[in-house]
Amino acid sequence: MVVDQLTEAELDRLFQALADATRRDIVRRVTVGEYSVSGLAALYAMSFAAVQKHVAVLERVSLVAKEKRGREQIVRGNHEGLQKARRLLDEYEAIWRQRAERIADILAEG
Amino acid sequence: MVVDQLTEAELDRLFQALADATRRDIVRRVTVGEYSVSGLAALYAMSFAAVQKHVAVLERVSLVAKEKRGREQIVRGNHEGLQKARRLLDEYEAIWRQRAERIADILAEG
DNA sequence: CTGATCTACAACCATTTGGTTGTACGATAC
DNA sequence: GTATCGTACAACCAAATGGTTGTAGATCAG
Repeated sequence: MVVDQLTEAELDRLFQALADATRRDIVRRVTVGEYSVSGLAALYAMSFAAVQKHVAVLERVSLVAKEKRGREQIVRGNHEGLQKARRLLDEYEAIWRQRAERIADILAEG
Repeated sequence: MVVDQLTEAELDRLFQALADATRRDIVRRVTVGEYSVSGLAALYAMSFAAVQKHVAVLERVSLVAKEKRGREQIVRGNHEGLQKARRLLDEYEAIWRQRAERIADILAEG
């Protein structure tokens, strides 16, 4: 059963989302605590709109989720995106291990 | 002892490097086998110069290393960059686990 | 109802990115 | 020695990115 099929384009967006220090900081913070979008915006030396865009980028790749509460939008960490990213790096790591085994085999033969 | 201090700018470049399907494909291939730059270029529907730039991006963040052999440059996988990326995601994962524990504690109290 | 707050989004701008072609140069083959 | 191959790099271009300001719709406070 294919649980979730990650397209290359989705992976592009996922790693792109992680490739910004402000966005990585947002991910950390909203995993630990709860912040509204404007609560987050207050933390950074940029406009509200800029932060709002960063949140939208993170939301699109499921690194973050928003939940409406009154007139605020509460931003929380979403494990899904992180798991997807880890899955790719784990796969690369597995390729490395296979390579190491292969080399060990060759040495054992010789 | 600080083994390696990763600046935010370095992390930006590292994840940026991973945010391109062609570059991810190059990383996989050169981890398994050996390719010259032009050997890689033959695999993709783009110019030699484009592929060469991709390799340069990967080399800059230590996802790949080049070694001169005659007139060719052999491109190989470099574990270093991958480890750095994994380290960040591992850290995020740790934050998630702490969060889970904290929630469990609160439930235990109540 | 009115005013303030929180969010969303459009329009705009500068810089970066991912591609191109063209040029140059060292290493190899003949 | 000369032609070819593999690489590097500059210059250029279109599109995407990360920021801005401004406008507008909901929701809450008084």
